[in-house]
Amino acid sequence: MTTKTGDPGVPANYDPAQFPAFAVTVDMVILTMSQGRLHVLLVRRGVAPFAGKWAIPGGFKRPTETLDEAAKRELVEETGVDSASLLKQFGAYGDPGRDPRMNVVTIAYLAVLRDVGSVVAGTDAADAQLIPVSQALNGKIDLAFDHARIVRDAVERVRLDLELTGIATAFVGPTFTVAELRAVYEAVWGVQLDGANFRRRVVTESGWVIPTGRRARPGSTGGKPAELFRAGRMWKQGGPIRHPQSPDRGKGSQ
Amino acid sequence: MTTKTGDPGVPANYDPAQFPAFAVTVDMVILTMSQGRLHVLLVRRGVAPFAGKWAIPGGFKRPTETLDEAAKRELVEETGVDSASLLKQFGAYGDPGRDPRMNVVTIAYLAVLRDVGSVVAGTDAADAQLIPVSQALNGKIDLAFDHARIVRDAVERVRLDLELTGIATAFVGPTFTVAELRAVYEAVWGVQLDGANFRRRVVTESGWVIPTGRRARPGSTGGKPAELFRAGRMWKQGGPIRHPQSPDRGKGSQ
DNA sequence: CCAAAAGTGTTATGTCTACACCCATGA
DNA sequence: TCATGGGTGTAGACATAACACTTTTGG
Repeated sequence: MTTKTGDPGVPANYDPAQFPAFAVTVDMVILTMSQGRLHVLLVRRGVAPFAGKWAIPGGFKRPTETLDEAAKRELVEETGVDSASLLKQFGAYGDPGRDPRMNVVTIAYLAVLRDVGSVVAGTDAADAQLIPVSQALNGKIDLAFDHARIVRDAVERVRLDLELTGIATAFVGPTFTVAELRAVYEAVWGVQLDGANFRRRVVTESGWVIPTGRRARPGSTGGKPAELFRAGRMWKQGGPIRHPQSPDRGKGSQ
Repeated sequence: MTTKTGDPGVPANYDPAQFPAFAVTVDMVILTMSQGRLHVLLVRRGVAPFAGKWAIPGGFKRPTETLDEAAKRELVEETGVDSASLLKQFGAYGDPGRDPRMNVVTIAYLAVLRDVGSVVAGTDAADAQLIPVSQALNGKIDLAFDHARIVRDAVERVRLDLELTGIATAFVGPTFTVAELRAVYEAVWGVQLDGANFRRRVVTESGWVIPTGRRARPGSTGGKPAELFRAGRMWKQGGPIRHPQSPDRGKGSQ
């Protein structure tokens, strides 16, 4: 950050020493898997502007805390969840007029939770709800402020991180079946993966999952009981599964 | 962004309606290749705080412009370069006390330029200089504010983007040799790549580079004159080269 | 027994890597 | 003609994807 004076090309009538005041907020996109589909946690606004519209939770940053601390604090306040590891900053939004009341720059965070059911109950907001991201992104539900864009960016980030980080394990519980893990990839990427090859990658290659010895009960439709695993150490260094057709090697035309 | 009241767990004496005022700045990490090494553009601060220390260029966001516009404006003001495509937001920094004067949240941008020589001359700051990132990161040169951390994060981002985006072409000119391109990967990743395989990936697979018919003159030490190419369309969809040992498949132990 | 889901085996195909070798230039 | 860097060929190691097949459950 530098203060410059007399720079050619700079409007002389703009004095950066009189810096404009902004409010700074942290907003959170909280994602989870439910019934095999990706959901986002939204709250209904009670006050103007955008009263009655859905929005992602968030709040003001305090001067005494870091951005990460603000996000963690807001996450606890809104959902009762205290798991810092899955909180990740992914963007800043400061378009003029994005909040009609004042100049607001928001720092957007991404949080991935497993089976939020009981977690949502912990919040005081009576109308907090998990909404399928498909509905939040196709305009069926229109969000307050520029939150539709923020959610879109968050989902895009998760799609990338699924390949590059261990974020997939954040969607499932402390123990999980291979099929549950595969469902995460299939829902977020919108693809179908071969169960046999997926399992091979994840259980045969060591470090990804650790067998617990226990088994899950099959569903009402039957089937062989699945082994239960817990996450191994390799997830800290990346993900085992590559997105089909990514990176797309340019064959053919020229 | 929601205003909440009476939330259990929230200090009751904190009223978010009295939101604290922040200054918002955009700071830019400007990277380029010089003599086969990655360099960052730094300016020497003339005023307190941190007078005399090196810093990355930046400036205040205006309420009437977006963050991207602010970054683009500052880039033009500081370097005279007007190439929006290679400007990319990569992080926000708001630790308390990062600027001793006031509460400042900065949005950090990354810009990659080719051979900045003439570009730097365009700035008014007499003591703007290209510094090898190795020196900026190993503490040999200590930067103002939290700029060392910002530069570190930017370089880490470039390392990732080299694999995932077409950012490599931003380091080279409108026409370039395969060796120049390979030098970008080798310098940023700190590895050595097989020239034969690199060339195959990049010229044999169509869409990455387009032959111009011209050739570069060999250096004073001789050698076969290298073909000159320009970037093809595939770079918009990702990068052709994968980082060695990434993602590291966990072989061996356990 | 049948359907469904988990889990194993096998094989063709494709990609990556290492390295031997040829080409064109400056000194 | 020698050193240097550009550029081509190729074979083995390795990874991927497709799918047949076996196992274990619920109904």
